Amino acid sequence: MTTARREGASGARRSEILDAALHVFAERGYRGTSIDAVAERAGLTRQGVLHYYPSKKRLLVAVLGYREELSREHLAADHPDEDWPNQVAEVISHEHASPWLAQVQSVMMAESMTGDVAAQQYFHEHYRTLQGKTAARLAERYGERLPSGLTPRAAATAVLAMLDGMQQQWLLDGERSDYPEIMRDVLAVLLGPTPV
Amino acid sequence: MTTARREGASGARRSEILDAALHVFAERGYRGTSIDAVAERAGLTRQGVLHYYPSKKRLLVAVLGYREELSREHLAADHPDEDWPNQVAEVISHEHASPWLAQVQSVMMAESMTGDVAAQQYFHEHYRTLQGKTAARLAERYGERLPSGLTPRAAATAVLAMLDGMQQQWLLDGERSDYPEIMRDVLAVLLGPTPV
DNA sequence: GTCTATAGACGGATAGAC
DNA sequence: GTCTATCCGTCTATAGAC
Repeated sequence: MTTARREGASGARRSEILDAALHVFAERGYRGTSIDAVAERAGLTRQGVLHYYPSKKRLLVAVLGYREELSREHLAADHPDEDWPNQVAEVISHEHASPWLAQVQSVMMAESMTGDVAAQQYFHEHYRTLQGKTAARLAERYGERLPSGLTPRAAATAVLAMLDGMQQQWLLDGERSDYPEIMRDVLAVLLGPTPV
Repeated sequence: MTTARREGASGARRSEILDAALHVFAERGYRGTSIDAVAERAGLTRQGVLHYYPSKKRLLVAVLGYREELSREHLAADHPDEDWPNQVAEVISHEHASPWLAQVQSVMMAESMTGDVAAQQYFHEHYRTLQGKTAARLAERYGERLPSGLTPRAAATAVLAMLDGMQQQWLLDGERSDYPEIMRDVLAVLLGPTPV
């Protein structure tokens, strides 16, 4: 919201830097990333980067926002919820198609536990919001119990956990390709029998 | 299997070092951990540690094995599978009770994606094995379809993904305490209606 | 077996020229 | 706005004394 657009040229540079940083963070993690590496990929020097983002930490939070912007809420969006399973399965496919997005998420989230409070807080809020939205959508659609008997809150928690877990495992084992399909099947069971 | 017991005294030192390293890795991640920090916690100097584990990488793989040993297969073990949901829920509770185990797992796994091949391979095999065992147990119990209609393989994948995801989210949001319960409920749905 | 001392490398951040 | 040069800190790993 804040970092994207300002002065015409300056904004473009910022985007270049963020894009470079996103890739490098995904490949090497936060601690493993040197500003030099980001700078090189963006086509300038360390000081060039530090001009726009005066510290590595600032750069990190900017990248997290940038990632979220790119990955624009495939979930909990305003679609008709008839085929919610398919939508969620598509999220998985989409993130796997551009692994940087999934990887930077996994890596930064895990690293946030061992590091700065800034990133930690970002993820904390991120999940609270996402979970709240998802549960609300389910409640709106089904009331306080899904056909399967689960509460919307429990189902939302479970689905989001499964999403994260699958993405992580998929990153580890690129050979398997059946994750979206599994996700679809499991979701169908989790929601419960749909009356025709 | 290999690293635990050797000479009486030396083995004890090794365990002390591994125990210290487990905690420090959990708190700071691999890259964030200095051998000095491990040494201090174990009550000797950097060179003392390097005497037993001649490099940081060697120490890492030893710690991963140690962790696995501690967390001894709560899952896919040889219990009666009647109350499998409860068992899995208990895994979550157990790991949350000693957060180092869960945290070192999450953190090292994510970091393995950005770093060394050694850790990456460890996790790759770890999950293949775990998933195989779990699917085999389900197949043995239910045949090629669970009562819910899912295949054992799909169910195993989903459950393990959910386990990881929940542990990670729980680490992020220590306030919530309903994860084991959710896990139990969701598993009941995933397995399917149990005939009385 | 554990220590001190040191080599050798790298990363973050600042100052100041252009 | 982007560069060069530099300071200071930290890290892994080795060599050698006790």
